[in-house]
Amino acid sequence: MLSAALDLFVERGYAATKLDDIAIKARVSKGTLYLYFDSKEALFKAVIEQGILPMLAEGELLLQQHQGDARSLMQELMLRWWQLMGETHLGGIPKLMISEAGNFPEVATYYYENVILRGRELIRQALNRGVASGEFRALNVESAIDVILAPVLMLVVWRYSLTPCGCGTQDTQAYMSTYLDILMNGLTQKGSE
Amino acid sequence: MLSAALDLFVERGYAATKLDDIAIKARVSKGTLYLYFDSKEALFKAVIEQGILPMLAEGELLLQQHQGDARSLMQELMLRWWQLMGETHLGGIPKLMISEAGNFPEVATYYYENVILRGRELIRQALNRGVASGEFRALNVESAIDVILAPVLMLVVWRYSLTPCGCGTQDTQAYMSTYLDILMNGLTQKGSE
Amino acid sequence: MLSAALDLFVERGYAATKLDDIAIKARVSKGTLYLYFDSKEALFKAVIEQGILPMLAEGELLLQQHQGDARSLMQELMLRWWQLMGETHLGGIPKLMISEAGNFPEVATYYYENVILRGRELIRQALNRGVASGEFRALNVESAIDVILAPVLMLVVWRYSLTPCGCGTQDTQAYMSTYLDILMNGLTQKGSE
Amino acid sequence: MLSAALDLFVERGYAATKLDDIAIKARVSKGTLYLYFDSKEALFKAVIEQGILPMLAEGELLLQQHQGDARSLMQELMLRWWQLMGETHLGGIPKLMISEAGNFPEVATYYYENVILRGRELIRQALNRGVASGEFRALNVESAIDVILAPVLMLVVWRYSLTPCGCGTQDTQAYMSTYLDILMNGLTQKGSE
DNA sequence: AATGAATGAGAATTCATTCAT
DNA sequence: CATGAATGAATTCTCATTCAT
Repeated sequence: MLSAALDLFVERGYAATKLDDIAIKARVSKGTLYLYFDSKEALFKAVIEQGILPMLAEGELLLQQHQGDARSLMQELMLRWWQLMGETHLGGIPKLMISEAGNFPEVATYYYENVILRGRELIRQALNRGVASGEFRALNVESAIDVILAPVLMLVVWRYSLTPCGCGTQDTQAYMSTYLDILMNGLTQKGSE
Repeated sequence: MLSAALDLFVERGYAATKLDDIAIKARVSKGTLYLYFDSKEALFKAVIEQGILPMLAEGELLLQQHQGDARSLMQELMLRWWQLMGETHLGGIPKLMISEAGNFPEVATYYYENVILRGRELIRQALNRGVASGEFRALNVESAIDVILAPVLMLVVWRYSLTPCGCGTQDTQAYMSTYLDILMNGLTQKGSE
Repeated sequence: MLSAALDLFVERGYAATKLDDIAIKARVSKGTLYLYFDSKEALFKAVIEQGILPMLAEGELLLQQHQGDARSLMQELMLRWWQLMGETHLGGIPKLMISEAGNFPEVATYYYENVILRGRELIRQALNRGVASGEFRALNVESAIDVILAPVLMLVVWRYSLTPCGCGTQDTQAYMSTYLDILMNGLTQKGSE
Repeated sequence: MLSAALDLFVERGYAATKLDDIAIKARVSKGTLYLYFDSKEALFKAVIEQGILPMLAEGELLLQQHQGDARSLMQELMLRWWQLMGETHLGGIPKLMISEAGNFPEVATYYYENVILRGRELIRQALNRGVASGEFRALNVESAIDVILAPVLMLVVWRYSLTPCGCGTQDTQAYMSTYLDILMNGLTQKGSE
């Protein structure tokens, strides 16, 4: 039910998704939806809130894993996140959030505080550790966090927007590999290795 | 009229934007909209098509400017694009396209072929030139193009989605600066300078 | 169950009363209602039919009590009826009948024949006896019946409609007293006493 | 439109009246209703508020007409009101108000303050004048007002509830005549004429 | 007997579109 | 050219009714 709603919301956007279609996709009646959710808006919020739980859990988990150097930690974070997004349909949530933030500011704030800020914290720690250990160059950490996150975010956003239209087949393996290559090289001290 | 429509489509999405509101914002009557556009969908397409004309023009222009080395060309491209997006409301188009691609595949395709592929071509040329001249390391060019474009795309997408909700104040100057720093460092040969 | 239904039907009207609410008020499940009543309409009919039984019984009883003169009989009738209505929630039935007669003509007819006509018969007998004995003036008996019944009917109707909204606090004691005063004076021969 | 709505609301009650039916009866489309009224509830309020304007106007007019003695003033008031109610469909409003007061307390309050209190004021003045002139007996004026109003109210309520079901054909001429007869006799001093 | 989850027909409301002026 | 009143199909939401447990 939440899963059917997520898929359709991601695919078509909130307003363009009819409750009929969600009901059909979830194999229940329209009335049943209202048994569990007060309104379409409540369903939307539930989709987002339920959807980010795995991300939160994963974030907490990764936050504990401080073993290894900064380089490998950073790579680990990116790859984990990519796996999580790639394996489930939760990857659509960032795209959905981007599309509907204007119509649901409270949900956007909730998402920002519970997902984005946490995600940024992970990157911040990895960056700070790398800078402290000399692995990474000194740089504007706060800006760097956003710059670093952008390509992985874009990857999932793309996947749920233009890619399904046949626009740009994504070789995500190559994309991630190239991304990490450029990123690691970009963060590292010149001649440090 | 197109401008009013663009603003509202970007802010609320296609389906959630009422023709009434566009008419009011454009200071015309609802009937007048139908004098110039056959339907809401036609208006949407016109918004996109008119909106990308400046990008196309700019693209053509930049494509001519081959002077300078690859490093400066790449930086030039990024900054120009950022300026173009930053100064007008056209920056909302990528966000709009991401949101509505699923509902308007033909428009998405049109956008892809006329904007994205051209943009990619610019980056491709800069990359190839840099690799040829030895300024840049050898890398998977096709993947690199997407990786390189992602942070600047994300910048404008963010600006029209979560930022208006008070989520994440963007210091775009610092962002671009850090981005170019990491990128240039990441593309460059180790110890090459 | 019938009592809960009566209260809600009187308070909100038939259509605005949800079976859910009746079920909650009656402390049973919605399904249980269907165990005892075939449909909402059947429940409504049962409410009316059960509700008027006491009135019918009371009517029968009063019909036997011919002792005393016409004046006291008339007063007795009015006060009895007022007590019956005042002490239970059955007073809401006239208001309910007035509201829903248009939607349930058969029930209205049933009510008319079994309650109203009987009630009129009581008044008719009292009037006729009074006229015969010279206590009351000669008058159009059939019209007088309705005129006489109106104030007591209005009293209960008011009590279940506008009074609960804080409109018009009813001093029913004074009302009945004044009513009987005017009525008795009005029916009586001038200078007969 | 308001007239069609009034008729149907009176006939079926608020909840049982479908906007479709109002639209059909008013010979407009459902959408047109929403062009003039925000919601079904707003339409209901408009029906009541527009409906009582004539009553208010008539009330104001009558309030000026102090010529004649109390007896004739009282009779005049009753007959006028009866004419007003009888000639238009506005007579349904009291029945409607009684039925829906519980669901629209604000409207009920509005009605009470603007119609009922004014109507009571008219009767009060007539009563007081009659008592002062010795035409009427001394009595509890406030209660008497309600007692006096009840039969004429009941007359219109009846007309829009049970009468349409074939329950009790009303000879309103005789009813009013008998009512005024009993009332005048009841109010008058014994042996005063 | 009793429950309450599930249903779907039906009602209120919205909004793109039309057209007479 | 421009308008805005009118439309009705489409959509959200409600609630009487059913039925497996």
